[in-house]
Amino acid sequence: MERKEISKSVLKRLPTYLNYLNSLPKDAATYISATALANALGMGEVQVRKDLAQVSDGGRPKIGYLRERLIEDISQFLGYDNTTDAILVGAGKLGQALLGYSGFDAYGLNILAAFDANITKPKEVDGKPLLPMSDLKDFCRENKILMGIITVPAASAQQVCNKMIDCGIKAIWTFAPVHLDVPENILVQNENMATSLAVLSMHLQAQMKDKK
Amino acid sequence: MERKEISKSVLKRLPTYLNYLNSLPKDAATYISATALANALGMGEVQVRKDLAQVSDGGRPKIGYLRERLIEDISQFLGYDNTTDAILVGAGKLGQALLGYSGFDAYGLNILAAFDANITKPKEVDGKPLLPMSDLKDFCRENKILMGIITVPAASAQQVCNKMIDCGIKAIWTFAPVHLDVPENILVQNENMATSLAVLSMHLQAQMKDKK
DNA sequence: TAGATTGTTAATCGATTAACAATC
DNA sequence: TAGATTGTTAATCGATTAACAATC
Repeated sequence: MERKEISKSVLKRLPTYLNYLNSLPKDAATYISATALANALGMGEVQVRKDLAQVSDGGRPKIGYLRERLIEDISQFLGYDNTTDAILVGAGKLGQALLGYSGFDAYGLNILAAFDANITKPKEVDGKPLLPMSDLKDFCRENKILMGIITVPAASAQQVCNKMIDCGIKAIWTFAPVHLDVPENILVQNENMATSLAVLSMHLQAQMKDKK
Repeated sequence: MERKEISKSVLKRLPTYLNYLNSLPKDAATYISATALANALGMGEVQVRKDLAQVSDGGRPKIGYLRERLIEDISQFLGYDNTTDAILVGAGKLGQALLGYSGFDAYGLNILAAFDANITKPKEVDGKPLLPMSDLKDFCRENKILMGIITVPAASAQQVCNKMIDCGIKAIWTFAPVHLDVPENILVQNENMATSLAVLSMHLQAQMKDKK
């Protein structure tokens, strides 16, 4: 499959497909059609077909896609086949939850270590090192870390972000609900719980109104 | 301000504005313009202006918006002024992290209790009750719970979801990476970490390619 | 062959951006 | 008055959906 430019909206749907495909039992049908996928996920079948066409050319009329081949194609497209090493800063509850979560392997993400401003002596959490901030730079250099995860309070997020960039990090996944200023070549992905809550809140408001 | 229909994309940006406004010090300028907001958040100024126009009519040419009034208007629009009580199912690490997070008040969300299949005797975590699943229905009825948070493994998410709906819950916030089948009047908001990872992964792949 | 499914090309829809008049 | 900012109306852009030809 030749690599094309892909829009962000398509990109965001790909993990959903992949996830569903991976959840199917080993002895499920060998082939799966875009239509079947669409129905299972409650999406438009044309949309799914078009999305799949962008990452795989294994689709055969009347038959569909070879299931395992499709999983492979999407995984490869998303870069899940070669793991990315990451570090995490902020070992509070959320940070530790992420650190201990084993499901990231499936996405090619491997959190090597956590750092925290309140740590002075190296520790271990869930078998992973928890180190003082002063070790950050050396660690990143030595392990050629490109991805950083921020789970510190909003007030210190920008400062941590700057440090990460200084350590050579190129992609930042942040859970702090603030806008981070970064140079152009750095990507910040904000895991914004607030937007989800807004959508939920609006739905409940609308429901209440209907009841009246 | 009269309530208009609002698009989902605008809705999702509102919390960002609100968050920034709230982060300003008490003694900041009394007025703030859409332009200033846009610059601070790295967004288009026309977009911000149009968004604000939909939730507030306090904008004055040459001057901008009264900061406190704008905070009030957005908060009210998003329904953050009257709190929503919620329950959480799945008291693993993530579940406990959410349960103990105090920042949800600002979004009008109050997690009253957590439930878990592995609990037989009532406990307490961070001062909040952790109860067996068998208590779920009564608890929801008694407290008129409309929102549920799912932090169980993917395999049991649909089952938990069904139970929630059975308990009268109308809005579900789920962290399990699976598609949930629900009736039309129920809203499911999937906090999809996988999509964020996909975006990050693509960025790193593109960076690697550029380097070659 | 007939029918289901793919991939492509065109039409629609919605959201963003640009241009401009109104106003303090 | 002059200039900055608002809100609105029109133009552009991108993404989704619909229609259809190709194919196994």
